[in-house]
Amino acid sequence: MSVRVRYAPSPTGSPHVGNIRTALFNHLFAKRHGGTHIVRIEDTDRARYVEGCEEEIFESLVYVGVEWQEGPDKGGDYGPYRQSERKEAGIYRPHIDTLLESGAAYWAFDTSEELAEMREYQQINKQPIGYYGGVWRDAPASKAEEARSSGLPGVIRLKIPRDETIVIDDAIRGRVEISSNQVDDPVLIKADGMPTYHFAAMVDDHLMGITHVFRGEEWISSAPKHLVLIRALGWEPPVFVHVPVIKGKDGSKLSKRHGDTSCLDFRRGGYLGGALANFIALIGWSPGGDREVMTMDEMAEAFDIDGIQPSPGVFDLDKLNWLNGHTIRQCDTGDLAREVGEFCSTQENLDYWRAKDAPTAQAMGLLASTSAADPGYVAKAVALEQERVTNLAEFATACSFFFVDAPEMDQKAVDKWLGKPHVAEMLDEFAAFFQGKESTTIEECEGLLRDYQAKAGLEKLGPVVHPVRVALTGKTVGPGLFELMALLGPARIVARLSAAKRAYE
RNA sequence: GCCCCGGUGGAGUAGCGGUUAACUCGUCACUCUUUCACAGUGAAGAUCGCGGGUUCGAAUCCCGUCCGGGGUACCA
Repeated sequence: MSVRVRYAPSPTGSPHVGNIRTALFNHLFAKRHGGTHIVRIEDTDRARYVEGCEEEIFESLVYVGVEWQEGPDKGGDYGPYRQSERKEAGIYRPHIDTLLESGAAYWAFDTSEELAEMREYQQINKQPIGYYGGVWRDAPASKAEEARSSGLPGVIRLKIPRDETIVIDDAIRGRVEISSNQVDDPVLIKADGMPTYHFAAMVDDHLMGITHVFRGEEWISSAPKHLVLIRALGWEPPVFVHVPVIKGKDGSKLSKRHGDTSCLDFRRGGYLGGALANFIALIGWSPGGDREVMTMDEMAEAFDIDGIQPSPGVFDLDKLNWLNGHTIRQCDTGDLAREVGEFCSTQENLDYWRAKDAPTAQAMGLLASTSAADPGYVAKAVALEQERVTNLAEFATACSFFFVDAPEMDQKAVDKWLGKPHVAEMLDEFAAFFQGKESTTIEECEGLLRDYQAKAGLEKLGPVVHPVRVALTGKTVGPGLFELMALLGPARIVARLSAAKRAYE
């Protein structure tokens, strides 16, 4: 039988990286086995539904490179792929009927107050908390019928058997046993008529022919409910793969407090989708041995459930930064320049940075407008920074001195280098050299400065290089000086050299 | 409270009965160099949560214990 897996997000918020990692595992697994990956939207909770969220889900998937073959956007033979639509289509009804008929499920009409009271009682009496029956579990059918016809709002619950050991065969952890007395009767159909996750997901997984269910570890304790349900319907359970959670630095579940966690925020932040995917896959999964840096295809080829760890991992931004920088360095320079230009001109990214770090947003705007006017110039600037940048947004700040008329001067750098006795004269000499020239080359610039060094009898190149760098870029760090000068060109060199001299006097 | 899962240097992982416990990130140093970065070399950092077993031999198997996380909703 061919592998069919599914990523089944709930549109209740922009998917975060842990969530997308589950999608990634699904994709990797499907690809590895030549199977099918389907996306199903689990929108059964109308109260928590977030408008526009579905688009963000798909955008996130595309961003990290997760592919799927069936879904609400692509169709397929097992649709519809939104649970709300499946409910409308009456897909769940026959199954709830068979459950009701066989007595595996029952109507319950407890009010929320009664339920709260019950939990409170259980709490103080140190009993397991949950719905273990009440009056409805074993009430005669006539009583439930009566309540229904009187118009009472009710739910349908699954009747969990007593005194049984339920065995979950988790693909990562192995055999997990839970006493059925520990599991309470879950609601299958809510009072509003919508199915709950417990019911809808199991029915859909079966109907869609899902063979392996990858889901978060937090589901492991409700797996017994799912098994009882599947059994009551006379179906074969899929293979359950409960993947470990991703934690923040402090050990708690990754959340907003830990900074960016939404997948799309990483895109806005300037991280390459491929790098994020690679990094995220490595939290909890390893191909074995020392392999780490991989493309999506390489990961798919190496992917294996045995390589998934049972223990949770911490999201380490430092390592993501390294990996992102590493993949930036591997990029074809032309492609990269195009990507940086596009990144900096995307409104969404600009908005993100405006809120996070305004100067960066400003630099991005500058890069974008320069790129529109002179893409070649920007591409060369990007190439010069490729080795020293860790994310796309950083190109903007690192390159900004190329694009402004007068770079912002770092006062400390100015004080350190422009005040030296020989500097004013030296800068004058260089300015005079470039005056009126059309263009220059790396070799010419290098020759000029080295000649000066020899002529002045300086032991090191530093005293000539550093002041020039500060005068030209305003900073003490950056690409090779000669490369940078060649790109800047004579006109800009002359203007900056004289401006720097003036500014210091 | 009850139940479940987990625990290898600061982080991610490899190793799954015999290794000087390996690799990557991070940290520090050195090399390269006009700076920063990149790259390269090296160092510090783990008695494999702890305590008992089993075994000639345990990170690896068993039990207990502690700590961490998760679940305990008409949320997923």
